[in-house]
Amino acid sequence: MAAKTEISNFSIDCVIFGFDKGELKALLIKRNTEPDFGKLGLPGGFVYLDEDLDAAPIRRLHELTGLTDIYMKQVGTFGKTDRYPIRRVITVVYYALVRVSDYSMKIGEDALELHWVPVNQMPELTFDHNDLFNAALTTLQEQVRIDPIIFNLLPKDFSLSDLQIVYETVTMQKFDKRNFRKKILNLGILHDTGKKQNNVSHRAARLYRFDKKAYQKMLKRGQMFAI
Amino acid sequence: MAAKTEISNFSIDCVIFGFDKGELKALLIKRNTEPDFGKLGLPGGFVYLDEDLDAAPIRRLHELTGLTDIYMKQVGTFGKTDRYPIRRVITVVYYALVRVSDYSMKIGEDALELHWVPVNQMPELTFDHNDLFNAALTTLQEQVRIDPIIFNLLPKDFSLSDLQIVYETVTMQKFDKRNFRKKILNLGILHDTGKKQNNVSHRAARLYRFDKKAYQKMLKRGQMFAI
DNA sequence: TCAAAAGTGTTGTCGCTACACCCATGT
DNA sequence: ACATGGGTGTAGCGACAACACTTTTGA
Repeated sequence: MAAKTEISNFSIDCVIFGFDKGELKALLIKRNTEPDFGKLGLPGGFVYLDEDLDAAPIRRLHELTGLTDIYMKQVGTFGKTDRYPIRRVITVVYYALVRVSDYSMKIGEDALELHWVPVNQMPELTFDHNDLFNAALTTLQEQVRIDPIIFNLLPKDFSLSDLQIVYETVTMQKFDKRNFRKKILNLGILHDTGKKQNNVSHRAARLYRFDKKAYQKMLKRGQMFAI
Repeated sequence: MAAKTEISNFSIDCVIFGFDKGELKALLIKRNTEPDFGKLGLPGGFVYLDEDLDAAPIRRLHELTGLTDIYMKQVGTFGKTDRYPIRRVITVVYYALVRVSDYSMKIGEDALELHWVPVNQMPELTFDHNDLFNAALTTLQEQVRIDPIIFNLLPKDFSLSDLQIVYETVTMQKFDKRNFRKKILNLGILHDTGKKQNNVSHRAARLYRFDKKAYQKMLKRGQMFAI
């Protein structure tokens, strides 16, 4: 890593969500330094003196995974005096949504162990990271209902059943199939690609794609997105 | 001010909202130091090394106005490299809701000029404070519809018309009188005090009070608050 | 032919909107 | 008596929830 000046009394931490095999997971690292050597925690880092705050988590995620073009949002800033045992550090928490299908496990320069952990089997994490994680999950669950961000967890092309399962997993609720499909199609923000699944041992589903343009138009009409 | 150690590369800034004479206003200070001497800006400050982050804006507001027991919420953290001209400072923005009726203009130790400015006549502020202000206002407008926080802007006892006017002012929308009253009363979170206005030159309105207990019960029933 | 998931309509209910007049009080 | 805001009911419409069967495909 280049010898850039870091700002040492605050940090950023990332909760990286991915959807894989019907489960919502978060990407954790195993700590390779004291304190709490070997414990799991959120990937974090410092902010360079000449770097915009919001650029730091994006850079950090890129260093860790090689991923670019990630949906990343600020959750909040945590600063109890005793949250970090060594010295006073205030941390800004972000959450990211990644397509696990795009994800190629690249061990970055840090040679840290990375693990995808299902969010409902979250172990005890280092420092106050369980609090940070819970705040991020709550924010995601709220945002997902009012913003069409969930598509960042799915491949570009997806079936309506895929979409419904992701929504059900993230919000931890069940939806009625017919009502869900009516609602989502009525929004008019999905584009039917004309393609279908293949190599499935049942009737192949149509594949849709999120239509950003149509969503913008919907906003201009003063319509709101809601699930 | 006591010689406490401050953390100097980040700060907190407060957007203090009050409702007065049918207008939503924010409390600004006139800067008494360079840079931007004499310009208006948000009241801000630093965080003491031995002070929880969320305690800093509460303390600062107390120093400035003598107010205690204030509704205060984090809006977000702003950290572009060039947002402050002198050096790199990352700032955490909070918004507060105060009852202007309770407010006694106490000039704190800082001897800063304080001004209530209507939010729709916001002048050009120092540094990036217009951005911080706009973020806070947007957050307030969103929160007010899903959380019963608006009562923090009103006296303990208020009429339904008072309440409707505050909602209309904050959200910048009109509501139908009959529908508004039905909706808000149906929530069952207002307690009729039995009291009425007096010294008004028209029929005196009933006075209500926000019933926190009833609101908690409503949440336990799984019902949501929404306006 | 079986298993597995895709796909499709109708009906009742509830909440929202739109809308106009009489009442109480102080001057 | 007049001006000012307080207080009230209803009808129509649209959105949402509940609900079960047929279709397609590969094994």
